Amino acid sequence: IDWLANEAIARRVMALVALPRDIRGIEDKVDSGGPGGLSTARVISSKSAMIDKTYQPSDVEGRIYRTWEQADAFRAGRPERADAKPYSIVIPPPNVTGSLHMGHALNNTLQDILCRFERMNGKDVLWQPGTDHAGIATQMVVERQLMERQEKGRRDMGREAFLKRVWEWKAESGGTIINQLKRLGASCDWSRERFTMDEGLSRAVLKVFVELYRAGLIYKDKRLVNWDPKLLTAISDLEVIQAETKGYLWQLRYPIERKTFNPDDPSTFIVVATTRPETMLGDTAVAVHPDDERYKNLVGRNVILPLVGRKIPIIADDYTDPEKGSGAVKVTPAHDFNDFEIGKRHNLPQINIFSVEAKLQLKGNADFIAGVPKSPDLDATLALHGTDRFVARKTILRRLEEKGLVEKVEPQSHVVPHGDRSHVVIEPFLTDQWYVNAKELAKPAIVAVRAGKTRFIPKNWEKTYFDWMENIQPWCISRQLWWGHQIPAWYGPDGKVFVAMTEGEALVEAQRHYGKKTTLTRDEDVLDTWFSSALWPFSTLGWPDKTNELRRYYPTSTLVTGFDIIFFWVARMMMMGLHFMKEIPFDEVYIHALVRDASGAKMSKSKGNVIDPLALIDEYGADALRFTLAAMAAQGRDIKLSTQRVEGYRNFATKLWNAARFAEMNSCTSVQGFNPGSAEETLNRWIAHETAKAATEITEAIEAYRFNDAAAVVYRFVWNIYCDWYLELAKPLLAGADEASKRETRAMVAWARDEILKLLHPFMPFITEELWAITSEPVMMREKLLALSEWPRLNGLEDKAAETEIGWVIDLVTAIRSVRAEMNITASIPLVLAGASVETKARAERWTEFIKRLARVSEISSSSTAPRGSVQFIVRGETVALPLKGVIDLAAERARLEKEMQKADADVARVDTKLKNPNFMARAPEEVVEEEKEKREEALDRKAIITAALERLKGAT
RNA sequence: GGGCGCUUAGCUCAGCGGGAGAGCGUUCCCUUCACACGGGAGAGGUCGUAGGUUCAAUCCCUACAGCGCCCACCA
Repeated sequence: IDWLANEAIARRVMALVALPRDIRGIEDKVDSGGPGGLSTARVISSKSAMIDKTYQPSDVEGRIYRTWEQADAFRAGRPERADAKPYSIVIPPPNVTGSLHMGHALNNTLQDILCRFERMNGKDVLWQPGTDHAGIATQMVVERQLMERQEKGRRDMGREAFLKRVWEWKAESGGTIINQLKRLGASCDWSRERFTMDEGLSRAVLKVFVELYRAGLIYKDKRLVNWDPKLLTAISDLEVIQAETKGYLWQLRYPIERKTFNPDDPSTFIVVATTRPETMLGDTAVAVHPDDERYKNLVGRNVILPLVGRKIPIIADDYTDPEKGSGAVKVTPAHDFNDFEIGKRHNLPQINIFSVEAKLQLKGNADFIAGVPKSPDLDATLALHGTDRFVARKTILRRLEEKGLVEKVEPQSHVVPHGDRSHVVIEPFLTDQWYVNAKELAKPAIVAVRAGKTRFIPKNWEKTYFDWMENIQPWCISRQLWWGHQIPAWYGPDGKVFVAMTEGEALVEAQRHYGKKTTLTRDEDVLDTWFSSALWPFSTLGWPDKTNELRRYYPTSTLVTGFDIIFFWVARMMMMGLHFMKEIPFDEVYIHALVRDASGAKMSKSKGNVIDPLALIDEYGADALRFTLAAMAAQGRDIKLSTQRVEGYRNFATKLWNAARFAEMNSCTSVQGFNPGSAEETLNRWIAHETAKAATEITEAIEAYRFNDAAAVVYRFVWNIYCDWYLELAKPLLAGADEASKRETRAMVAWARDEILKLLHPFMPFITEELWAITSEPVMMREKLLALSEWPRLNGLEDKAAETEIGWVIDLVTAIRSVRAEMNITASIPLVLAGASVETKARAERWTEFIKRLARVSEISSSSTAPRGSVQFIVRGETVALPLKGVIDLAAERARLEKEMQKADADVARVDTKLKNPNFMARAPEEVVEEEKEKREEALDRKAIITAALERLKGAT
């Protein structure tokens, strides 16, 4: 068998040999070894799958994907498409640490549908793949690994050694998600895969940083940041999640200066309310509302801060709400965002009561540390230095209580900021950090969307985008991590900062500044991961070099992403793209929903309700999963995924498989140059018409990002039109004696099947590609890969007459079946057309054989009236009778007719009320009035026929 | 507190100004030669509630109720 190198020949031979099942089993086992390639055993395996009744995705998908890769099918800029229009999408880069979850599966399925669709439309498609270095996540993974292997910790091994370890980890495990994307069928141009920390992208990051710094759009500032006490780094506002938490509200008594504190005399103290008593160590004022009569006389006086002994002023500030708490609030500028602002307004000192250094000394096991600055007045017995913040809280409260300084405590639930990764309570912390002036960069990004240059789909997300962009805050971009792009800033001995692309350049600048050679120390911090992601649409195309790719594929065509990263990513790409490219990064942004579990809960590891897409692929195939996601991706609603649904679409794949199998068994092979418009058989003209109609609808739906509509149309077309009716109706022709008609029908069955494969390919790439290969004849000059074949644009196949004719057959068969089922008749029965028109009689003549077969009718005749005692019904306005005297239950038939009559009466009544309404007649559009009149006529006809049928039934009894 | 969205058949969801749709489930019939991961036929809904606009409202507007999400808020 080995010398049967040609796959197609091998297939044909194997089909002729028709191996018995047991032998095939042995061959399949041979196949289970060895890597890919077209081993003969594999060919047999594929053939045997064709012969088997069900399609086995796991046998096929890997091989098909390798075929695509070997053919370089997904490569952008294929020479033969040099003149084609470009179409580009950048993948939302998954974390290198990631593994494929449902969100990825949905996101990438939709992108793949678009890319495959556009590729088949002849465009030069670039789907730019890559991964994100994911600063915190990756660093955490490697640190955990070190711990598990009981190796030295990060700090012990030092920065350089640690980073080396991370790179090693990346080389080893960083490709996981890429392979998983391949299993999903993603048609990315893998030859262009990028990583946010590879050389090129890192250069882009440095350049952006330096240029923004020089433009004054990046600056260093000492202000409050969200500090993550577990990860020991600043994080941005977006990385903070607000969580409803149960806590307490404490009301504390602050003694007023020059009064002797007496717990029973309210005039000797002022009560302040707080949920964070430990921060009182850093209080620098007490604020009341300027109009608050209770405190008016106290403004300008001082209180003595308990435990600390510091004298702090009582100030008046509008921020204070007299309704809340006691109406007086402690002000801690170094530990609260609002207080920070109050402090600035009143020029208050900022006293930082925490120290990172203390925490670092402890090698990071406990939580945050209170490092109270030494103060001569400080209650020496407190001994808080080096204490966890929540322990410090308890200590402080105990001491305050002892002194009668706690007025009251009440439970209260409030919203507390938590780190989105560490899940610990965030501390507002006063440090030096790097910021991007987002407000400035946001301006053109807002204008671009307002002007419709970039469009969001669905459009309502634009509002979200505007709301955020218009209130955007400075973006804190520095992170106290090691894994990431180290900030290109160097400091001189006096702390002066030099920002440059390289240390060499910084040194030159420093020398110019100081007038002599100096040593510089580099800023230790790295940049927020999203900083490099923001450059993704142009950094991946080679920027800052002026590459051909940049010219050709920027701006990208579409961005497909979830709403949860509009702020993190989309908005920032808009800002950076417009600033550095002077051009929007993408024309359209398609925002898709979240994937939830079957009961609507967000999937999360902790809840244990995560559905693993890979497990679904294993069980049902990638195609079934993809189709499910596409079918459920209606705009504006979350997807509740259930495996039942996936199973249903697996069945759909099997249905398609069997339809193709039917075609093969009936020798329906693709005919080169076949023109469906030239078909003579009405049935064939009909399926051509239906195929064209489906193709148009699918095309329009994909172009409008209505993936669910596209999926619904293709599903219905394949199953309910092609399989249920066309193939069934084609059977007599295929088995008939008319060679010309047989030949035409064979060609048409194959043609429609091929069009189906194309239309379905973006949704179900594997099975369609496999069937394409199986059905490719070696002599045929068709595109070798379905993925590179041409998308159906079918014009001139409309055929109203065929639609009417086949429609009549379908209606007739359906009606007969319905009566049979209702009357419980299994035997073959005769059919009488009562008072049928010449046209109908001719039709019946033409379709006799088909009707007999599909409706199990013994013979068809016509007469002027229905025979007595027959069951009668209406098909397209004419009476059809089944003479079943003696077979049917006359009472039941009368009941059925009476029910029909009731319905007809109701229809007439409903239409009549409209037609008798002068307002309707006067104001409704003419065509609507006409429609109503027609409905009335139709209902009256029905009534007449039913009346006649009831009469005849009477006669029969 | 500000904003967005949802409420349609038992379940999951389409539809969104002129006679209620799909998938799954369910009931009945069918191992007929592509397919039981199948074929055929049914049952099942006052389209959240109350008003309004309109000749006409599941669809548009308003209010209300319930559910969900985003943003802001550690007095």
